[in-house]
Amino acid sequence: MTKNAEVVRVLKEMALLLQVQGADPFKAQAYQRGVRSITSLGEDIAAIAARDELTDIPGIGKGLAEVIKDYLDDGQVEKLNELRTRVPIQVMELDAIPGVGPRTMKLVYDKLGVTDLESLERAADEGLLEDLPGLGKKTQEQILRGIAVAKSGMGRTLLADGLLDAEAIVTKLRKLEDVKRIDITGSSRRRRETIGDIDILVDAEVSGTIMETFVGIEGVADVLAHGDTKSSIRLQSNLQVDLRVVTSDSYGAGLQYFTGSVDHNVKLRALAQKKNLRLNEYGLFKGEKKIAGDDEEGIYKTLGMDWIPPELREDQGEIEAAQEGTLPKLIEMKDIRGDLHSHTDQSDGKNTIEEMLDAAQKKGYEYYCVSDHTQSLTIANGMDEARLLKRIDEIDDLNSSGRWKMKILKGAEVDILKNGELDIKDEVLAQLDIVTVSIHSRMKDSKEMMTERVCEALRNRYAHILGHPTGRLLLKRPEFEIDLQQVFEMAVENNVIMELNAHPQRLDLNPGNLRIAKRLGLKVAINTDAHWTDELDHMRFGVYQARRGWIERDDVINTMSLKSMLKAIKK
DNA sequence: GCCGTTTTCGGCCCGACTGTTTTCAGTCG
Repeated sequence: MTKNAEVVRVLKEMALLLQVQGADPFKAQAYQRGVRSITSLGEDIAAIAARDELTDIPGIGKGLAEVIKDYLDDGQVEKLNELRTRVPIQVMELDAIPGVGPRTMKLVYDKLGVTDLESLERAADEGLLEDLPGLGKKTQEQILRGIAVAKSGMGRTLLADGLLDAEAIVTKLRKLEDVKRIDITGSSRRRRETIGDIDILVDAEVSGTIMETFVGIEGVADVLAHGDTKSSIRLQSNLQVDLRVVTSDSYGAGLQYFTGSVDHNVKLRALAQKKNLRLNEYGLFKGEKKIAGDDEEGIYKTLGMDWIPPELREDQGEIEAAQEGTLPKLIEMKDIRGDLHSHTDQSDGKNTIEEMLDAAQKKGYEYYCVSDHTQSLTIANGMDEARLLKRIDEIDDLNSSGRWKMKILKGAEVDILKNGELDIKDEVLAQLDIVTVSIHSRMKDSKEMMTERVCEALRNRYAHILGHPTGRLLLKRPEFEIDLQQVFEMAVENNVIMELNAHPQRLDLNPGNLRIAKRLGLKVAINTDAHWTDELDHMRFGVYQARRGWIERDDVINTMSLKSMLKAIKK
């Protein structure tokens, strides 16, 4: 596991404590900027610190680098301890309560001695908040509801789950007469792996009916705001959904603005200012005159750059690239010609091989690889050599049956053992078209052991693809400790392809690592790892993630023709 | 605290909604 999450926590707490103490708001903002920057880093911050390159990270200067180094040294940050001593408030705990910010924290601390969620709840229950200056009965109720939300521990949602809700709401609203255009914006449009809320933008002249429909939609637990241009609801799943309405001539500006990211927008605004322009959600203005805003392209063009795909809008160099005209031509769904990692009921999949092939054929694929687990993964009924040889014969028969137009490839997801050996003999591996090697055990091995284990596996002359390279499960299990830089270099040496596992809970590799892999010249395979037919649909999440990693068609082997692809994986 | 095609000092995105307010503060994105 990287230290990133811990460092983020430290900086976030410092930002909050600074705000509570009424420090220079721009100073607190700088800490928050650092938080966002490290959140979207993708590389282990400890590795960057070891190279002494912390200040190369956007938003990290001398001061924040010191804090990060202090923390990495011994887990202690002198500055943080001082801040905590000055105001002993559990700011992280209170910050999880929607509607409670630094000013409120300070107020209830000064007046009531409230320091944490529990004492705040007690004070609210006793009705002590409504008499405080600036608060009232409604705010007290709102805080109590917020406490309930914080207690339920609802943080972020997988993109795939959030999109399901978002697309359902969009479908419903689209039917309304007043709705001219409607789009999902925010982090969902940028295809972040996980999302904190859903943002939807509507093009309409009048908003009354739209807002009424929205706040009354099925599954609403709470209406947080209900205005003319903005409404906010919380679904029973605890996911918050924001709806904004703008008119046609501002729709592009709204799309741009609400898609974010914050850092991307801040930089665009600064650029606009330098050109004596003003950018907001209604348009790009020169004085009072709107000079762009009905579409996104016009805004970027007027600011002197190419249109930037939403997946890149993280202030990670995309604005500079757009100015120079050097943005990558990102991979698209239509470029995908096959899926190289899938399971059947022979191991832990739910469908038969025929059912999987039928479903894959419907995707229009030119080739499809069946790659069940191998013997040491007993819990998944992994195959031994004998079963694998039988499977090889079976696929030969299926290929010659003529029932499927696509080429069925013989594969396996072979387990990497403790010592880095594979759990299937070379003589059998030699008969497979594609061998994916994966870690499924001993995920708590030390970084050194894990790195050597994987590197050893990559040295095997039959290892073609490294499956889900970090083993993470989003919102559930952190990546295991591994020196990916070393692994990547070993992969280059041995011509091993890196998998981008498209499962919404894996999306492994992450964008930062994809960019590093690309820089080293590694190729990527975007695979669904489907365990039943529906999961073949996950390919789109893999493509989204690839785009976030600046990946182009030619970086991906399963965009190639069968012949080129097989040639590309050859060792 | 960060940052630089007006810069190493002096700026730092800005608008919507709510609630508690008689004109605005706090929160949010």
